[in-house]
Formats: sequence, structure tokens, C-alpha cells
Amino acid sequence: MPELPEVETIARGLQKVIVGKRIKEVEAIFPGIIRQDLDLFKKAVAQKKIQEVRRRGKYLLLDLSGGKTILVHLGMTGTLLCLKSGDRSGERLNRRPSKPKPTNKHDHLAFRFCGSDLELRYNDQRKFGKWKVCDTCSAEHIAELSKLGPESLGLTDCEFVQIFRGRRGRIKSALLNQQIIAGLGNIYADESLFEARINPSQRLDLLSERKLKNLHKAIRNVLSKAIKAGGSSVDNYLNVNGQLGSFQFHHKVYGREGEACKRCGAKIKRIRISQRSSYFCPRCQPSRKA
DNA sequence: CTGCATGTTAGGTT
DNA sequence: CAACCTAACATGCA
Repeated sequence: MPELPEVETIARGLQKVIVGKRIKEVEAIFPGIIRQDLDLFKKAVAQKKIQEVRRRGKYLLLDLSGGKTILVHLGMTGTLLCLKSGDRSGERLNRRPSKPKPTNKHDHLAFRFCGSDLELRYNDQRKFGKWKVCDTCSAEHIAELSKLGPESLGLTDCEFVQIFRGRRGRIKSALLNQQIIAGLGNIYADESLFEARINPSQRLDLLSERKLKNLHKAIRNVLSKAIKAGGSSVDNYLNVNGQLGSFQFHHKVYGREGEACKRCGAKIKRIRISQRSSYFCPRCQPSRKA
């Protein structure tokens, strides 16, 4: 599922391929994925040139000519795929082969561009994704983005420590809370906590400044490695060229319940924290000091 | 068939 | 106000 490294990979991939292209039309195969009036959306983006692709937290921002920005959240299973009409090489594995025009299962949007056979498809098995268009100048002030905490990769040690000051909840919950820090999801929160050797249930008010700095280092390390690996392809994530990421092969705890810890050999545990799975090594990440 | 699991967000309650 | 809980979303799978 798309967290910061996956969204960053998609943003970089899109930046290379669609910047400078002018949107000819948007086909809304499943209009519900656009979270505003469909005609308004279509009119706002038609004939606009894509000028820049950005990421904020797990949001993707497509800046258009004319001062508009498309805001995209991929939800749990959203993927974007660039393909050339008639080119079937970019199609995902496990999907029915299709003729150029017909869409794949769970394709909800198709963007076509002027003077180009490039097509941008949005596919989302669970339809949890959200698309809307807004004014570029107000993009950062609209509800979704204004609530976000600072970027996971944009903090000094001091700032990182600061954002957890005065909080009492569990560290894992805080890392998943996009209003506290933006970009981490279940995979990278668990992987970072493992690397910093912090138990996911650890209460924030009992975490030393030194531990927090270790965590900050671990987060930067894990995220940058994951970006280099093109993200984690668990579930159905693929980049805009239809290729798998490879960071899933480097997961040390996520999804490894019952398997041996790669550091110490102990069995990886899974517990529930705020209604979600947390994977950790009980020996490397003890709940109290050994 | 039933019901559970999945991650995120919004919204409500403690 | 922070922390915690639940519903909702859609689908696949045991």
C-alpha cells in the first residue's frame, strides 16, 4: 500500500513522463473516485498542461497550467500506470490482457493527452482513493493538506524530538498519525521502529531524547532506502511503468509474523495497536529495558 | 454463504 | 485537548 516511498516513486516516474503534456480528456470510468462535481473536475483540467508533479505526505499533486492543481490520494490500493495506446507491455501481472482501448479490472480514470498516444490510467481495487482539483495557490490550505504534519524527510533532529513533546500515546500510533508526521504508514513505521529497536507499544512520555533521535535516523534511513528500491510491492503496488518495487525483500518485520528475526533469530510477533497490526521482534524491541 | 482482514480518514467519545 | 475507538470504504479470501 502506498506510503511515502511509493508515492515518491510514482511522483518521480510521472514527472519524467507527463510533464509538458496537455490533457485532452479525462474518462471517468468510475466517477465516484472524483470527490467533487465531475463536470467541474473535467472542465478544470481540460486543455491544461501538466507543469509539475509533487508529493506532500502520501498525497500526489499535479500542478497544471492556469493555476490549478490535481490532488490525489491513492488510498490503500490506488496505482497509476502510464501506457501507450496500443502498447500492452505496461500491463500489470495477473490482469486480463486487453485490447488497447478497453480498460483493466478496477481501472477508474483514464487521462488522454494532446498529440500523444500516452494514456494515464488510475486503477484502484478498493476505490478508497480520492481525486479532486483545486487552485494551486490554495492547495496547501485546503483541508486535506493543511492538517498534515511535517514531512518525514524534512526534519532536523531537534524538530523531530519537538513534535513528540508533551504527548503520551504509543509511539506507533503517533507515527501513523499524519497530523503529527506525514508520510509513514504501517510498513515503514514498523520497519523504522525495528531499526531503532523501539517497541511499538512504547509510550511517548517514556521515550528518551536519545531514543527519539535514533528513531529519526532510522526513519530517514528506511525511507531513503525504500525510495531507492522503488518502494515496497506488497498487495498490488507497481510504479507508473508497471514495474514492481523491491523494498519488500528488505522488510525485517512487516508481514513476517512467526518468522525468525533477521538480527537475533527470535520469532517476530504481531500485536494490535489502534486496530492495526504491528510487527516487531520481542527480543530486539523489548517493551522494557532488558 | 458468512464473516473477517486490510489502511486510512473522518468523526465521535472518553 | 489528547487519546482512543469505530464506521466507512470495496474486495478477496478462509
